[in-house]
Amino acid sequence: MYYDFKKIEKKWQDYWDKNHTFEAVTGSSKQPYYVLVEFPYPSGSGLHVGHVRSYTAQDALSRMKRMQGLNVLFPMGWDAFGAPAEQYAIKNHIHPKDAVRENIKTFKGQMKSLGFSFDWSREFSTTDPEYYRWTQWQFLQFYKHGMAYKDTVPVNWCPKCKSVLSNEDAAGGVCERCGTAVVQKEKSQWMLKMAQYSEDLLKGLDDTNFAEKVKLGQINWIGKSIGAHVDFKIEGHDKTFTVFTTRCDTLYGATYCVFAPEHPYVDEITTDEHRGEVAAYKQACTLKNEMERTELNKEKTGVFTGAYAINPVNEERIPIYISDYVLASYGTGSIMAVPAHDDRDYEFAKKFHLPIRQVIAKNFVGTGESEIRPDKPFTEREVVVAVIKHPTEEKYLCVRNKKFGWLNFVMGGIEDSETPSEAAIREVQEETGYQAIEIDHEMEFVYFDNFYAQHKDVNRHITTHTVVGKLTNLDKVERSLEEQEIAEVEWIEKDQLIESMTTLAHKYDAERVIYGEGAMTEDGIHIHSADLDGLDKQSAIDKMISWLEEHHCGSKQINYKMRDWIFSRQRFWGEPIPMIYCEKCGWVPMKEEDLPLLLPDVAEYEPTDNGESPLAKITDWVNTSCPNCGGPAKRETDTMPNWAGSSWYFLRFMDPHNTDAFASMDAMKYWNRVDWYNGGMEHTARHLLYARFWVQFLYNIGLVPNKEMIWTRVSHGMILGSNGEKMSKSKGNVINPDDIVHEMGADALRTYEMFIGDYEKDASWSTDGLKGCKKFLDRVWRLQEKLNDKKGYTKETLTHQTIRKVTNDLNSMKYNTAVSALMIFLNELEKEESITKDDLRILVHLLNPIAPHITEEINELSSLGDMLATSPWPTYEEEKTVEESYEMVVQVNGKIRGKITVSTDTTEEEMKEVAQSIENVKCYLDGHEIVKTIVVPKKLVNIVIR
RNA sequence: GCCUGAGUGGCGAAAUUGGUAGACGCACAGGACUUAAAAUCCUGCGGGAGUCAAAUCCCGUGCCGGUUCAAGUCCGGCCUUAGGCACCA
Repeated sequence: MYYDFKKIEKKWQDYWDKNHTFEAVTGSSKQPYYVLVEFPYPSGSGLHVGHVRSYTAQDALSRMKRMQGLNVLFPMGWDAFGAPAEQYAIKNHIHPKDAVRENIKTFKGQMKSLGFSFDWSREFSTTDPEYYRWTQWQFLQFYKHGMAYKDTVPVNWCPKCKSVLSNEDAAGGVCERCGTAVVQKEKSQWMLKMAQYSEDLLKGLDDTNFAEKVKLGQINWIGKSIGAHVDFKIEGHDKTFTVFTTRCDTLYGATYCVFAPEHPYVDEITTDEHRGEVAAYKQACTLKNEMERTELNKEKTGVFTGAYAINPVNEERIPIYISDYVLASYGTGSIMAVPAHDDRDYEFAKKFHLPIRQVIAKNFVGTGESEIRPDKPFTEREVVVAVIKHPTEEKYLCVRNKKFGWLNFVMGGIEDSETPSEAAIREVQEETGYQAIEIDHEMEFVYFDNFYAQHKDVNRHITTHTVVGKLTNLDKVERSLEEQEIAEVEWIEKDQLIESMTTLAHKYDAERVIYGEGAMTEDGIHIHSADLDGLDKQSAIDKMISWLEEHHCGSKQINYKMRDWIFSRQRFWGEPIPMIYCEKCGWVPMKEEDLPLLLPDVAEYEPTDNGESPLAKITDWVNTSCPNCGGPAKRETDTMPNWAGSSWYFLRFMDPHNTDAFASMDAMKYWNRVDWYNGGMEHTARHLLYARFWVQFLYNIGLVPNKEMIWTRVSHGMILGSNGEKMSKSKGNVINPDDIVHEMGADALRTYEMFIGDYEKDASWSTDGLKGCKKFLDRVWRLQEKLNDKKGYTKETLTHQTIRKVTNDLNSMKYNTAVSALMIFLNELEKEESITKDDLRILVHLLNPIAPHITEEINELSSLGDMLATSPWPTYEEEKTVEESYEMVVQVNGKIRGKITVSTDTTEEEMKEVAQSIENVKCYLDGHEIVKTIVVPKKLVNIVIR
């Protein structure tokens, strides 16, 4: 039984178009449900199979929700401003407007050929003047509420192309187009005060149902950290400077300060002696771009300014350096350096020979046998641990306590008159008999150990110094009898050292020996910190903040990584920023009634020599009059970033043809918010955050009904080439959806992309897999030959189970198992001699959201019932999903020893009995005592024997 | 370095959240139909032992250990891999 899928698909697509089947009605009494997919950038290469995956998923959801009686808004539009269209225009001398029009036509045609149930009556492009009029209008609201300002910020600049580059275009520190090294250049840019919304954007996440990884992505991007500001006086100046730190408790360990090279005080505080060096260093930094400056594993650089800061807690005089490891844009652009407890400061201090002062010590507490016994006395001791290497091999000298079996490094008390090194030599000689000890160094950081000393029957609180050295030869003298009785000497291989050590403290020493000593960044308790001594991290932080506030030299402070939004682009193909510069009045916003400010038609799209937007060359357009005083004035020639139009498009879909407002409050209140938003993971930080910021601002000035307008956000996995790599022309692994639709049909492609695997994970393309899905649809088609005249369901239980499974799966993005459930259903129906119309009707109905054309055709051709698209979604009855019998599993000691089919209403007692009656099970039970029997109702029996 | 995921047959993947591991599909093999091929249909399909065939048994979800009557699933420690962030004080 042959069918022509091309004809069928075209027929139904035309029908839906002609009858406006999927248009949503604002204000309908049905419950509204807003399904959104990220509107695409209509590129020249057409729709990607990746688009098909997410659109089909959302289309299937929309189609099911409609059938469930909801008023579904499932719109589509175009995010058509941006660099690719501009580049294309420069190369081919076509106006981007024309290129975009062509591309949209292609995209729309492709989407229609795939049968997506978009509401095309709401279509728009961000490049439509009727749309960007409102983008401009909203910018004016930002400006009028003090949320937009001009500032000079460093940008990536390609000296050859004479163009400002985005960070993406300047990846790797070279211009993407010509390969020239990119430099930093200061440029005046429009900014939106997004940083001000950091806390609100963080809190707002609680009012969303975003996937956890999406929330985390946003939380990381916002980058909240709680800490303190500390003010330092500068010796010989009236000025103070402030540092931001999350660890003000380590203030006693601050041994120097560092300013970012761009810090405004640098020139002022630099002494004459150091002026040359400082200037040279600053110059060197401006030549570096962001990539070079933030490159990892780069050696620390910096210079001394000659100036000294005064540490407020101890009046200590500490040098001020400048270094590019301190960022001007984060915190206050200056830090206090605590080299003992920060890796970066440690590295810098080592290089510049600055003092390293320990203010936190690790604090080990005994467990088990060495747990502190409250009834025993406490003794304090200063102790040395000697880490001594073998003269020729990679082994370390250890001693094993004969009585308790402990293995540790040589250790012992430090006498009053001794240094730790002297004590180490003495202890090694006494305990091991080895004489030729050469001390290399004492480790920088001491630690505490608290434990019950079993051999002495006291509690100990010891301060441990670790001494590192080696033997120069293995000559030894006889140890005292007493020492011989207590312990024996063992050499332990370096790679077994950590696991061999008995105590945690000695494991820590072993780690430092093997992995190297660096900053002590772990938690511990404070030392050398006056009143903070003995406190843990959090109490010390709290106490220090109180002290700073009391003495007016600091306060608790919260910092965010997120910065203000640079809103200017020196591009032609973007929304013009509706601002006018007047010599007399300064920056003046355009009058709202004069919007939209149209992009002029020009022939030249190249940027100007000094990196201005090409708009700057159009003097007719640039020169205007001041809206304020009427005098001569010039327009802003920068345009808005791509992110602007996409920050509010989902609001416009609620009321797309409104000419009085970007969308009416009534319409927005009706639709309420986006219920289900799908997009790529790559947009979770940028687009989604910009959109939320934009909405929160509009909410704050009373223009939208909710502070968060997006409820659920999910992201799809990518479709990779059949070789598992990202599809790209250069790799030759691109699959064009048009070809597939042509050869196999839209329904087959849709079904395959839903069946391919977990929706949120990447999946590789497989043409064989696609063929399997096509075969499935063919078999559904052939089922029509089996129809009889009976009524009702041939497989009632399975039918109800399948309705339940498909409904639940479509609601939770488990499209692959929904398809699989339908395949199982088909397999069972195929086994029947004949089936009823009701059987087939249910199958095609459940399959319709995924394969809408063929199912609608089967339904019509075989007169199964009303048109599927407008029929109510099938429902199931829970009690009818229950099987009459099931296969009970019998285990003995957790291993399966038998299976038997029993009726569903078998009681637990009966289950036990049946279990024990199975022949194979009996063999295992024979001669054993049954300890207990575990029954999992309607599943299994596990008999535990001894 | 930090934060997320992920690791299951030849392959894409399932597993109602601790209860029959490998559903469903692909590929492959054998068979039916056909002059033949395609299409279609039937059967088999993790590895091993066992048997004419079975029954049955052992091993098996990245690695090592633990909890439990029972672990792909929970806990501890690793390894590999993908993505995001990255000198954020």
